[in-house]
Amino acid sequence: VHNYRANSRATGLATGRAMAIGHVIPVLNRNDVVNPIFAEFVAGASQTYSAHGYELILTIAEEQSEGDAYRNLAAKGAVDGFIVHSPRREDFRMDLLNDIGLPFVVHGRTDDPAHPYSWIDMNNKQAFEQACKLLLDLGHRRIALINGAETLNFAWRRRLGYEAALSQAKVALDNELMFSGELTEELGHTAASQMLSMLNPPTAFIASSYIVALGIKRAIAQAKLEMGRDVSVIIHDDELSYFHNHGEVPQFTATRSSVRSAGELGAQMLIDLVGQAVLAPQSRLLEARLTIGASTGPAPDRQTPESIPADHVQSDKTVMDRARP
Amino acid sequence: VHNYRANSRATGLATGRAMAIGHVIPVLNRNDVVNPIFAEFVAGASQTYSAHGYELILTIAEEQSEGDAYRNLAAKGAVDGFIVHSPRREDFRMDLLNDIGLPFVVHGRTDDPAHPYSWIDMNNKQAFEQACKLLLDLGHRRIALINGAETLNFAWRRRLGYEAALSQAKVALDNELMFSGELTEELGHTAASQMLSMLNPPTAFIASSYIVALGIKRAIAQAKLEMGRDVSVIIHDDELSYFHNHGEVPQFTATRSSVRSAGELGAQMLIDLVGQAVLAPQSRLLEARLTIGASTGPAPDRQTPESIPADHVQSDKTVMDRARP
DNA sequence: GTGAAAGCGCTAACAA
DNA sequence: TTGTTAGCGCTTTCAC
Repeated sequence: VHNYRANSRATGLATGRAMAIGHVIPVLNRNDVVNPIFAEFVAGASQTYSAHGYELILTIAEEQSEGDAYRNLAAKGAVDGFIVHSPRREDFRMDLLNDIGLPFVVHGRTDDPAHPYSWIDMNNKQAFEQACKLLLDLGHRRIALINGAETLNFAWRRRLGYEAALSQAKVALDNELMFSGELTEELGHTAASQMLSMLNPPTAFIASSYIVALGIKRAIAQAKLEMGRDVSVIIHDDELSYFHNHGEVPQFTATRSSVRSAGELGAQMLIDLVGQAVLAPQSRLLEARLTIGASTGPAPDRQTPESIPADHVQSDKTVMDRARP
Repeated sequence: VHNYRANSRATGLATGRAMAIGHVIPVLNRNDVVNPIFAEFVAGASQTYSAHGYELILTIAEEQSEGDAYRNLAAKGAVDGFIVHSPRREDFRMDLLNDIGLPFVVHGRTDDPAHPYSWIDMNNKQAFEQACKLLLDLGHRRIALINGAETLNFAWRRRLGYEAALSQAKVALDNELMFSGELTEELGHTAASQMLSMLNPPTAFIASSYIVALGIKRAIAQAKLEMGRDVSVIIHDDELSYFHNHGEVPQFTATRSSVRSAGELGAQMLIDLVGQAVLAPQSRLLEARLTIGASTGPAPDRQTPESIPADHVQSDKTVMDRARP
């Protein structure tokens, strides 16, 4: 028979290796869809696992049972390691997993881990600093931030980048221009509607996800403003784009593919860790590769702001760069 | 020790049960995010599995390796059964899985299976027929359909419902009012923009997903039309809503929670099948429960259309039902 | 090299 | 009921 595969339970018993990796995805809000970023990351990881004979064991856990999910999988010997999703700024799972003793890789980071650990992340702070700086260079002074829940490290770091750029430009922070919450279209719409009706409304938005940006766009349209002439938007995540003078110009390119890459690479990191009997000193990888770039593309009457690395230029539309607040 | 769990590999070897279910999710388009419906279904299934001591093994497979994914998992004895996602109208996996011999449950249906099989589905045809009929009752005659890829059974059935309603109302089909493709915001935006610039544009849209509806809304705003006054939209899937006279009135309620329920129930069906040594005659369940309902809610000057079952009424906003084309 | 045997941690069948 | 034992299908070791 040529379609024979060794029985995975027997192999597992004999070798002590489960040949499986656990992904425990927290569902923070019962009404919320599972974050599409997870799906993309998991898709990348799945590909790597397949190539190495590993399985991906997925558990969707509600907050109160999250710890149990890790403990069960480990105690049953069902997995050889874990990918940790959606790290909070301070995350109980760091201690838990050190306790459990299986190797793990974090997709993202925590603020201040007691012990070193492996992670893969994008440079959220730098990306938002660049995004904000770009808008500042274009003359914007009222720049709104619509961010994810800032108990999560990624959102917190994004805010740090936003604040850093404003502070460098000596623009004061305005609490009324900063929203955070569940990354939904509704958040974008509600927050933007509210801000646009202010006496001194923002002239630009930075959104922490694609879907939030859609909400912002809807609010702008409903406020009978025009994208590009009256308001600029930079969105982040799925489709980093910069809206400009009646045109939409892709500005930041990230994530569909880079999140998938992160999944592939995170899985590879973990497989390497599992391979070493000794749990090696933890590694940190690929920040550079996943950093988000920005550009204005080929501009007829204006140069690409110097703050933006040239090698990140990825614009396929012409910029009409008369968009000023 | 009270935190003891029997080793799953040993148990599996001894019992011949893997205590795991395989979910193979096809990634049809490399650029596409994994369908959020999958995530919701999987979340529901995961919950059921946890309650019964099963694991969920997830594989994201590209088209050419999809068959291998099933075969591998089965040959390795890694799973006791499968959930089949995203069935096409004619789907090679039906034969494949009959061949493999493990029980499976399909989330959705195929057109014409050679053998009976277990599935769980919503009533796509009826839902779209009702949606379309509602618009017809309101006086619309130019009703556009923006649908998923019609090689997939769910999209095909939705189209059948749409066509049935039009045909019943003796409204001729117009090919220029029917689009289908990947369910993205861009599809909604492109298709709607194009249709709204027709000489005889549609006065209402039916969209096959939440994200598509967002694209339609953006196109409408950009065309300087007003939702409810100039154009009506019914969207389907994540957040079935009906847009009306300057207000947004939830009309169809479905899916966030019902897709999750479908996941729970589908998993339960499969666990039951696995439990029976004899592969029982396949069952079909819960069409009714997952059927999408529609209503106009409490209307000040108009009754709920009779075509809409009263027990599906789920409106939490007041309808101002003067919206006519 | 090639082949036989022990054992991984359980379950199930059997004996007492 | 409770205790003992023979496998489940592999890998690994050890003897040849």
